[in-house]
Amino acid sequence: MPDQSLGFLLHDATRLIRRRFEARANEFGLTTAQWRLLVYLKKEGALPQARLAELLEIEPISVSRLVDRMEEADWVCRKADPNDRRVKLVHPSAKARNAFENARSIADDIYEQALAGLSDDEVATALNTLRAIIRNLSEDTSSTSETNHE
Amino acid sequence: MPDQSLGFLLHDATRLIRRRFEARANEFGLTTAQWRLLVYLKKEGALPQARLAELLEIEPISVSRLVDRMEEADWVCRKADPNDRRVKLVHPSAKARNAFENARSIADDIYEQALAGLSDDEVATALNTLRAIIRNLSEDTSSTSETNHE
DNA sequence: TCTATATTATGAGCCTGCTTATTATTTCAA
DNA sequence: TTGAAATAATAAGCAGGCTCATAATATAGA
Repeated sequence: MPDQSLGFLLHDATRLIRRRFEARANEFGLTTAQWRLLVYLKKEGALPQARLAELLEIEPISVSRLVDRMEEADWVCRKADPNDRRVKLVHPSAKARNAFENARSIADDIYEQALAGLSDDEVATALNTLRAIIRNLSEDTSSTSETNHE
Repeated sequence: MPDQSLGFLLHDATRLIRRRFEARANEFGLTTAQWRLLVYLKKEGALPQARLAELLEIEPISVSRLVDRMEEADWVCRKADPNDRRVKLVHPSAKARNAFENARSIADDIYEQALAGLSDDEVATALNTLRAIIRNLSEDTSSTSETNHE
């Protein structure tokens, strides 16, 4: 019997979903991290890397190398921002736009599998709880003091 | 507003918990993956790497390199199994046994923070849902209801 | 017995996160 | 105007997942 604590359960569920997605998305070579990034580009159009880091809640350096690989695989391209020469705007490629519906439907399939046998109420409660956890932990890390606000 | 799908929410919650744990456990140098492994050794004593891979639900090669680093940091040591020369038994060190209570209480703190403001019912439902997701996705990838028969 | 197969651990090499540090640019204040 | 601080991207290097491949050992079958 594995440890049943919150952290273990979250970790396991996340890893299993990632595995499934990558097994299926393998056919057109998209990883979950790349898929996550494309979701934002789809929604918002071209974005600076720093903005992607905020949205994905990962560090800018992680975005940098993610975009390196995605550019190499022709999912995106970087273009200079004419208004601020520090900025590189990340644009989705035609290939990315084409793959989008495909990946969306794979993700939906997996969520359906994952949630098989659960009631709408149970699912809604679980999603709300996840949102609450994310809110709780997105706050300032040092609960006792310190300078972390947005 | 970020994507609110199951996969994104699980991913984010998991990453935030890992971040917290690692920030706190930094004082004595334990990562979440290492902590997970120690939990099983605490519960079951010395274990073969293949058994750890099963319990942690990761690949044997991942265990191999996790144990490399943990052995180097004196959390565990490998000992040959006299009954099967292929097997290396992983034993917890005295250092690991000492750190255990400490790490346990850090983990408990973080779970409490994560679940702040949620009712016992909500938490129970969410944990059950996570267990169901893990059950659903732990099944054999092929041979379910799909067109997946080579 | 002897050979084929399965199991245990690991090497090489990839992706995605992280921290810390560096470079280029912009912004702001003196 | 100049110089300091903030911001955008990246480099280096580590941890922890993965796949694919391989060596050593056990086990089962002919």
